[in-house]
Formats: sequence, C-alpha cells, structure tokens
Amino acid sequence: MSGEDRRKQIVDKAIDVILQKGLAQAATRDVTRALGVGSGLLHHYFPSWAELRADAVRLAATREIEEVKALVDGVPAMEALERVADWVVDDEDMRHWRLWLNALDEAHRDDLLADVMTAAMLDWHRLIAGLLVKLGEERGATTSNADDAAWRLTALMDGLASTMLVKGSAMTARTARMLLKQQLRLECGQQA
Amino acid sequence: MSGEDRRKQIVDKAIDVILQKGLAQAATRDVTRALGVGSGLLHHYFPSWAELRADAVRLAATREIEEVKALVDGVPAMEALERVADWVVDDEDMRHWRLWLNALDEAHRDDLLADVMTAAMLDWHRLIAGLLVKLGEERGATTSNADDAAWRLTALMDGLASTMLVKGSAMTARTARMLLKQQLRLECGQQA
DNA sequence: CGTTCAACTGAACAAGTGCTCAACTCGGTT
DNA sequence: AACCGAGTTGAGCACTTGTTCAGTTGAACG
Repeated sequence: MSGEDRRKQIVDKAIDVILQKGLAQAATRDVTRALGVGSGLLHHYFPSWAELRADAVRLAATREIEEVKALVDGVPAMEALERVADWVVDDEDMRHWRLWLNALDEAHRDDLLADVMTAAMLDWHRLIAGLLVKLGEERGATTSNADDAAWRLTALMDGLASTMLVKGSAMTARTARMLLKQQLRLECGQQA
Repeated sequence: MSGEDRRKQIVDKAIDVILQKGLAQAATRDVTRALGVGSGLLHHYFPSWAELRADAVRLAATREIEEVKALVDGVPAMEALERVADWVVDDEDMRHWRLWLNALDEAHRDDLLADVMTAAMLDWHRLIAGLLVKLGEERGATTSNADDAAWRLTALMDGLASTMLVKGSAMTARTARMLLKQQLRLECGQQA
C-alpha cells in the first residue's frame, strides 16, 4: 500500500478507536490491532502516538465543523443558530462530545493537542459569531457584541455538554437544548 | 499515629499531589513518597486508589464551596453573585479549575468520581439558584426561572474555564470575568 | 537475473502503574 | 514475660504503555 494511503488509513482508524475507547484510553496497540498491522508500521508514519493522536483529533474536529457549516449554509441566521443548537445536543451517545471534552482536558498536558483545540475553538467561535452578525444584518440592528455573545454560546455548549456527560447528572439533552435556545433568545433580545 | 488521623493525613496529601500533578497524572507512589510512608499503608486505609482519589476530590470540592458560601454570607444577592463570578475567575494558576475539569473528565470512566461530581455540581447549582431567588425577593420580582438561569451560569463557568485553560487560547481571566458579568446582567434583566 | 529500497514485521525493552503479602515494630493487655 | 494486633514496610507481581530495531518482504528497475 502506498505511503499516503496508509497514512490516511491509520488516521481514520485512530479516529474510530478514539471515538470508541476515549482519547485517554486509546493506545497505539488498539490502532495497529484494528488495522491488522505491526506496531512498527505506526511509528514508521508517525514519530509518536502524540502526533498521530493530534492529527486524528484535528481531522475529527475539522469534519465536525464542516458538517455543521454545510447544515447552516444558506439558511436564515436565526434558524441556522437553532439548527446548530439542535445538532450540538442531538449527538447520539455523545461520542463526539466525549472526544471534544477529552481533548480539551488532555490539551493541558499535550502541546500538540493544545494547538489543535485552540484552532478548533476559534473555528467554532468564528462560525457562531458570523451567524450572529448575519442575524443583526437581517434584522437591520447593530451587532456590536457578536463576539462576546459567541464566546458565551460556545462556552455554554461546552459546559452543558460536560455536565450532561457525567453519569447520574440531572442534565438531559432535552434540558440542555432548552437552555441553549433560551440563551439564544437572551442574546438576541439584547442585540435587537 | 492513630488510624483516623492517618486517614485524614493521607487524604490531605492526596489533594496536594492532585492539585500539583493533575488528577490523571497523580499516582499512589506520589502520595506515599510525599508522606514518607510505605506503599502498603495507603492500601491499608483505602481499598484502591480510585477510592482515595474520589475522597480527595470530594473533600477539595466541599472546601471550595464552603469557602464561597462564607464569602457571600449575608451579602446582598447582586453583590454576592458578582463576588462569586470574581472568585471563580481569580483562582491564581487555575489550580482548582484544573482539578475540577480533570475530575469532570475522569468521571466518565470512574463511577465513584461521577457520584462526587454530580453532588458537587448540584451544590453549586443550589448555591447560584438560591442567590438568584434571593435577588428576585430583594427586588420584589418573580423568580420563575432561577433554576434555568443557575444551570446556564454554572455551565458557562465550566465552559469558560475549560477554554481559558487551553494553552494559547485567546480567553483570558479578564475576558471571562466580563463575559460572566454580562451573563449575570442578561439573566437579571429578564428576571426583573 | 541481481540490486535497491520503501513498506512492513513483531519480539523485546524500559518505564510506569495499582496492588499484594510475608514480615516487622512496638505499645498495651493479660 | 508472653502475647496480641493495629500500624507499617517495601520488594515484588502482573499488567499496560510507547518506542525501538534487526530483520523480512516484494515490487520496480537496470
């Protein structure tokens, strides 16, 4: 198999493994075994597990935000924001949130991951802020604080998700969705 | 040394170690070495590292919320809420946030920790919701949605903190404090 | 055919983990 | 004096981790 193909295949399988076992529990052996290859092959393409893992998280995060961008493309801003709120909470099994929050946590110890997550967070912020600005334009209102509002919305998503993910927590997807939409109304009310 | 004293000493030292190395990196050996005792002693008092670690996190979380309760005791609700917002962000070195977010993440894999964190989150929610109700009473307004508002505020704190903690992130303590206070105004505006 | 070289193997290694258990200390009890 | 038992030790076990490296394969090329 050609080098480039193998590389992609490894990263893809790493995403699978990480989504299934969690970022902290996933090991090089899980990837190589799932692929049916020797352990050396992984290190032939990636100098270390840290690099492969960072690449995998980067690709997964990129795919997610591209998916959302496609979901809201050409849609009126208010509906787009609500679609994002729905999408964010509707992740069955919370697999992607688990990956996201794992990565956020591991980023404290792994500079490569920190870079990846910084970039991903900025992407999300840019997306939300853009929609808020668009909303202001559609309504012909000023949008002075779209940046702040976007930070609050993205942080709220993270916080709600991490609450939801703790077993036995009182936070359900339904409640989280409601809280998110209320926040949307709070922000837009002030903005209009 | 008596059993009860030794127990407390071990939990206290475990908190130190965990605050310094992070929950995921702290090991039994770190605690026993810091204490200058044999490794068996730890297991004489705690059946497993998971139990000691859960006890340590529970105690640390309890101390924190007691500290905040003392800080806002007898203070008018609005100022109390602002004090909480300040306190939450002023944690130098973010040590306590690091512990909190680590624990939230580990709780996915550790049922003992999940219980601890569920209880701690409810404590925080109760505290904030109580202050919001009090605020409503002071202003003679209805407080129908204090619960929702409290969930949003606590989730926002978590989300902002995890953003802040990622190295290289654009989120500073100053910005986070501002965003939190804006949120306070958003919630209270609607409530009044 | 022989040479070359990237792709690939997998046993072995070093480092780290939580935990066990036979043995020891030593103040208090009989 | 003999004994007991809670407190304590620490070498050692079983296991997991990422990483290495001497070697094998096999297609492409002259």
